[in-house]
Amino acid sequence: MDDRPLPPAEAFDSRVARTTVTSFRMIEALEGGGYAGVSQLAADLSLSKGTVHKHLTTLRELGYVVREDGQYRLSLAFLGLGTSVRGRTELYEVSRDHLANLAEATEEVASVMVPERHWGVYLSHTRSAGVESATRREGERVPLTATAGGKVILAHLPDDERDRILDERGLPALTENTVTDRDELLAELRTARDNRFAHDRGELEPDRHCVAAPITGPDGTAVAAVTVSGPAERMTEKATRLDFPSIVGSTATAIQNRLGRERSDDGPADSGEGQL
Amino acid sequence: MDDRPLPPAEAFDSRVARTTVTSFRMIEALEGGGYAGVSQLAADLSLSKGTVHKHLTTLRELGYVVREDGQYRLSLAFLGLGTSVRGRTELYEVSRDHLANLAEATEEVASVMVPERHWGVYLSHTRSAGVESATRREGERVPLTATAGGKVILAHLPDDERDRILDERGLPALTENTVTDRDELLAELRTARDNRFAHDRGELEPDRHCVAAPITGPDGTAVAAVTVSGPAERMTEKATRLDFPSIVGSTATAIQNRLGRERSDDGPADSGEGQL
DNA sequence: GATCCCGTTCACGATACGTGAACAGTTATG
DNA sequence: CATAACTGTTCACGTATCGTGAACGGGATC
Repeated sequence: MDDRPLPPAEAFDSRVARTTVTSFRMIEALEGGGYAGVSQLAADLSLSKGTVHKHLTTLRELGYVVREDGQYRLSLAFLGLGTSVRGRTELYEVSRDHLANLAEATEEVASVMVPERHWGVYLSHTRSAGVESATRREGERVPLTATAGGKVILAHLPDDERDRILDERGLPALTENTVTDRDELLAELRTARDNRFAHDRGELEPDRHCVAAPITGPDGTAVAAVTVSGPAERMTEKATRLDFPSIVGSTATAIQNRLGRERSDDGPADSGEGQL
Repeated sequence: MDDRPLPPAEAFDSRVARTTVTSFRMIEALEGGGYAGVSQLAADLSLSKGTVHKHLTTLRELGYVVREDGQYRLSLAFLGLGTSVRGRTELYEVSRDHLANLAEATEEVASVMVPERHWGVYLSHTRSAGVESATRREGERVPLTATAGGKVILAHLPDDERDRILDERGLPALTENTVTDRDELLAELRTARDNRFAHDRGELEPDRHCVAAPITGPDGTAVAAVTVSGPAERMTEKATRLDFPSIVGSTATAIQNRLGRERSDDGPADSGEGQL
């Protein structure tokens, strides 16, 4: 057959390895669907069955995909990669105990969010006993503009970098409460910067509130955010009872101080803070 | 996903997508080293700088690699993929509270291990407050033969499948305590099967002991293992004080019973195995 | 200022990627 | 029970593209 070579060249330019892009399209399709067969994936991705088969065979041989009951799914090797990446950050280890204490003190879910690729990514969640799980998974990314943690991070970033992020990601409306007006957000960021504290009232998910304080580096820019989140009514009730800015803020600064100290392992004794 | 450095692409037959293999070789090199530059990766992997650059650019565009201070590292997107995979298993959600209780009761680290690709993979860890972290990460894989969880899983597998696993993975010696004699292991597996319980006394890591009980499916074969692990001396002391087989076993059966109950949707139940 | 090493780009040739069709199992459907 | 309608798998082929090595330009570091 003499059909033209019209394969829909993806929106990627020629600097990228297309085969790798195809593999990750399958990986992400499997992530979304949980599991799938060759034919279904081929249909979903508009690829030939032969291609899908070859890629899945490759990923299976590499250990990133497994077959189960005739269906393919991603393997836990990705969890291994993910926790390995997370383990490289000293922030994770340092924050663990502080986060547990914060969760217990507030009887909610305490989290650490870090900025990455202009998104907010949850580095870890810790929930108090008896509390329902966090609604977002560890490693999941959310818009910085729609969360307390993201706002407190944006507030402590240099203006030009903050603007670049807003330009690139915009202010997507995730709920009817999400702030979508740029000036309104900028005003909120100013007070967040002054108070080292920010709110989120159902802006990421309806009926879920969140409070956050920043962890900043030696140069004063945001490195991460410590957050506490929970159902709207429980959180508003607690806001009158607990001093969130103080509780969350002290946790954040405690982590921040330990971050500074654990550089150069066999350390000089407690020498205040370190630069860099 | 092989043990040491990934075998060269020539080791794979023509059924696989070589470009994808190359990309994952870089991903795994970055996992091992934390971060690296183009030249270093090119040298480590015996590839041209141009090739490395192209792959890293691709992975960066896809969001799986980030540049930081002129170096490349894996992004937290892998953590997102990993927790997504884990979240698909009902075992994870169901076991969370039980695991927390077990950790508190024993004041050690409680874990769930599942078999995947003939390895034991930690699905989750929960540590009691004040206890040092688990020595293995979530998502990390270990030989089934060298851990209490692995042994209790092997013990509750059909004989032929167990033999295939032993044939493929062998009995690698990780410490001087690791069981490397097949007959000795088989004898241990028989008692583990009878008692629904197994030990590990410094066989994965020196000075670290572990106990485990199996979670079995409707057909009686192992789906996962519940384990408690800690430093050798603390564990031996507790073994005289606590009834580990009873405590760990009751946690395992409690999870097992809840697993049976929440079956409603179609699709493959989490049998947790990928053959090959 | 010269040298080193870095990341990036580029043209080109050989590889192997993607396709569509054919094949073989397994499960529906009559 | 046959047959149809699915699967997943393999294969030959043409061409897109992958990997290479060399050249380019920018920072560090002597």
